Amino acid sequence: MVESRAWQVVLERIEHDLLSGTLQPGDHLPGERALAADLGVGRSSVREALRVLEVLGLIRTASGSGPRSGAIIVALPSGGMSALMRLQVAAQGFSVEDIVQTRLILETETVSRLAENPDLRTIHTPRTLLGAMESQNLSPEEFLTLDAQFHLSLTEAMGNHVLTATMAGLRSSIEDYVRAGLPRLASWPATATRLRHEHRALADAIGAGDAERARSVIHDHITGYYLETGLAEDVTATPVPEPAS
Amino acid sequence: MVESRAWQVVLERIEHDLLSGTLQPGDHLPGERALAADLGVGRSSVREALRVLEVLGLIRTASGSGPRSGAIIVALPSGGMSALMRLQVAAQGFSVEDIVQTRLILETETVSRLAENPDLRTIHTPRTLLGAMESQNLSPEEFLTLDAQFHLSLTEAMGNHVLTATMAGLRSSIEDYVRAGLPRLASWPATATRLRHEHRALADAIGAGDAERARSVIHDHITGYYLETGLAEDVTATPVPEPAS
DNA sequence: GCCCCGTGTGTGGTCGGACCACAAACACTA
DNA sequence: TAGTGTTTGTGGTCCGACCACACACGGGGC
Repeated sequence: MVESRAWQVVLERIEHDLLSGTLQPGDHLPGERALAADLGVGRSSVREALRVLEVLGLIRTASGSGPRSGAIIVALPSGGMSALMRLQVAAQGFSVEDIVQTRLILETETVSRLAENPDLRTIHTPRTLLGAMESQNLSPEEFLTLDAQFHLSLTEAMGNHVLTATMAGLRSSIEDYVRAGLPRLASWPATATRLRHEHRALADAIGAGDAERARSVIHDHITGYYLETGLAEDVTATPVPEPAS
Repeated sequence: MVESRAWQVVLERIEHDLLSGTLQPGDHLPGERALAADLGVGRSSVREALRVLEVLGLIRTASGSGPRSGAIIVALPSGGMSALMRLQVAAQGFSVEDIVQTRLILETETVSRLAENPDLRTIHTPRTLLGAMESQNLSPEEFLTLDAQFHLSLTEAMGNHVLTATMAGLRSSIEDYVRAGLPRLASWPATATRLRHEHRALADAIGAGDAERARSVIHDHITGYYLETGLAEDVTATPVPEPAS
């Protein structure tokens, strides 16, 4: 036996059943006691494996009885990605600079492709959030929440779940730092006004199909806040050219 | 108490200690029994939390006694990222197309920045791997292993741990699929020759500081294999958006 | 004195059993 | 028939008991 740890056996069994099609999204996993008996391991080991799958966003568990109870396969990657990145930032495995730089790369390419692809320019959700952000009596926290939703909805427009989950993870991993940067701003109203303007300019650039402008706006938008609050520096690298297509 | 689940209490405690600096990379966690007693939970719950942290790449555990035993904070994100993405692909939460598209975005930008930044052009490890790949008596599997190391070493040259971990996860998540695509190739020797040529062209473009050429080469290189094996199509084009509900 | 080796001790790893709260399905009553 | 109480099985948690392991200690043997 290659894997001496019992919980890894459980994990491998489930991954194998997933790959072989025995287990499909929406299916119920066998009960913890049944799984333990099948694999010849203790129930505690099964639970450790299930806990991992739950945190990774692969299953949803519910106690009680009936169809809604038990462990159900539901691939919701954003939660697991967020947990992973948040903890890695806490453990100093990820630096805030690296997070921001990665976000910059992904989001720049995202808005660029949104602008280039006529099919994707119907960005309804971002525009709605844009309107919500116009309200003048929003607290900074409320504004930042809408801000996060705005950026996330842009990524969602790409229809790429990997991209969406990654962006959600990147965002949530530095959420506390973004909030912590609020007091360091010279003037919140001024910053809010600037952010509103940049958001609108970004949406307009995408709507107009101006990829180059979208790239420029999102770059300045993202780097702006972090430079202003001193959270991350050196994020901005060399100017980004058009991708070869 | 917002979190009723005992294992979440443990996770939150550790995350809190991490953020407050009480726990630092390299530190030992308290023993499982001590942790359980401190938090007023059972040892099983502590173990479930520790298992999550281990899979996420946050800690390393070893039994026995002495300084090398116990749970030690070691932020190694690549392992956790690989596990997450591999399982999400297995559970159909991530599609191979989305994985490849994300990889394309990240790697294109990576090689572009490597070419643009003179400080990063000293890509010694990739060049070494390039030499190893010249050997004519490599099995396809061995070649693909070197191929993976080559691409990963390029990302590592960026010095961004988030990027490195993400790329490692993306790569390992579709590793099985890449291997499965081997038999579908018309001619492995021909493909190997083409890959060698593209790798060399990429390294040359980076060394010459030609970012635009590097983007072009890596784009064709990545899409080429997947198109040839039929693993993923429409990688370059953006997917069709879902109708707003 | 120094070195080697058995033993002690504490660690994580695992198992089994025992409860609890909960939710659905069932059986029973009015 | 409608409503209600009970049964049943689930995950969630805790506890106690081992095991294998690796280091620390200490007692010979040199």
